[in-house]
Amino acid sequence: MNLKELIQFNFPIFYEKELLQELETTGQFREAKAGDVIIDYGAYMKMIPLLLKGSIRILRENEEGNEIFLYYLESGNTCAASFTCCMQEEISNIRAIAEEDIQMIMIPLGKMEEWMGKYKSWRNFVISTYSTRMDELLKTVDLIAFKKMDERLLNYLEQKAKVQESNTLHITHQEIASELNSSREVISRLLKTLEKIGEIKLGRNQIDLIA
Amino acid sequence: MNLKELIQFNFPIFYEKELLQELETTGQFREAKAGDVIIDYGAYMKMIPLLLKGSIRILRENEEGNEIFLYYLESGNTCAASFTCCMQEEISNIRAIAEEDIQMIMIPLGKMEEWMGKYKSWRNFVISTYSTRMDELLKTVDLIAFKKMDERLLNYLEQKAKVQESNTLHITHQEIASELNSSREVISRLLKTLEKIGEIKLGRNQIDLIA
DNA sequence: TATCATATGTAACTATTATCACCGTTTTAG
DNA sequence: CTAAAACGGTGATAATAGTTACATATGATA
Repeated sequence: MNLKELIQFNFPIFYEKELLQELETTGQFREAKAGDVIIDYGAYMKMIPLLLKGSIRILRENEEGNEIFLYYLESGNTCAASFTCCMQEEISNIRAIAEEDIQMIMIPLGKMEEWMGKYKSWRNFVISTYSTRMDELLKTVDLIAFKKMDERLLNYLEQKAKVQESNTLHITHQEIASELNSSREVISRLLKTLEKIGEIKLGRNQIDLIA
Repeated sequence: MNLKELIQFNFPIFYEKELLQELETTGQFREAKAGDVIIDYGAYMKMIPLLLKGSIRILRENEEGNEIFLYYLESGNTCAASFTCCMQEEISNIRAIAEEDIQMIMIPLGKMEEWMGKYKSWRNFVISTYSTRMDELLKTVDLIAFKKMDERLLNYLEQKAKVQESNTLHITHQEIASELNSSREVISRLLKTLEKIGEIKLGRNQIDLIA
């Protein structure tokens, strides 16, 4: 697939020919490796990243440096926070990390407002992005507020397996603990329990979900 | 103040004369009493409420019926969820309750998209609304994910005192427990502790914050 | 005023999660 | 090859929050 086809395939919402043309000509194609930090706390953003391939993990950190996983962005989506940064020149209050190798097309900040006036489908995209992110964030609130750690853990593993399209996860207990704002010992114990009831199989740096 | 002045005072962001004119003519003025449910779970929305006076409390409920307080809307703001509902014809996943007697101006659903194309300040308002709500939601996540119940409780009381512009709150322990997804006994105990360290004074159906 | 519903106080117990301590195993770096 | 670092398992203990149970207090109302 060439760039135009890639955009059309991942963002069918953009039906205006002129918008597609502009996306292709003004957007800069960029790749990143799994683990690369795409957006960091406190960063000014100059571009809006439209995700063409792979997925991105969004995290939140509080003043004391505790971190928590919020949700995944998948291809066909963009970071709602970047809209805000572009429109209001604010700094980022989240961190975005490539979950796998990713491909993006970066849109210059200025196009955001310009296209809002020009293209109905861009407006719909912006609204739809915010709406989806709010929804994901509310689901995260549900998990944190109402669920116990064992259920949050299982959900975390299942989400990760889903975006990685593999039931074998390469991750340490410590990494999970950090993203769930828990401690390594607690996660180790809960994982062991999940293994005992046959939900998962544990290995070093590896967890297999049993479907 | 007449309606036009009220809008201009609370929404200085709308600088286009034509938009102000449209707001005045197509918007319907509406009042509600403290405690009235403005938006409920599962409801279809036909109007966007712009808050002119008073404040609104936004809550979230999970499948099992557990509820949690998210944040307050104050005058000069609107419900981000209503944008989504209007643009995508979705049903509400939050509940909005008048915290005090309120005054709103209700904008018909169709104007949302129309004004997005026509008025730059309306586009900015929409982005700014989403942005502010995301931010508030992230602050809520911080509290739920990282803070213990005593700190969340004090924060809850302080937020309520702020929007009500009074250090005397008329509320029961049970109501607080429901909005923090805790139990009455836990809240009673923590309140008693807060009273002992001189942060508050307890009465029946009443809590005084000591500044 | 007597009764009742609602609100609050509190002890005792349980459940969940966090922390500390220490162990063995596996991988990595020199 | 060896030492160090990283990873994971697990017992003991502590902190926090939820549950059960019951007592008392307050205000409304018949």
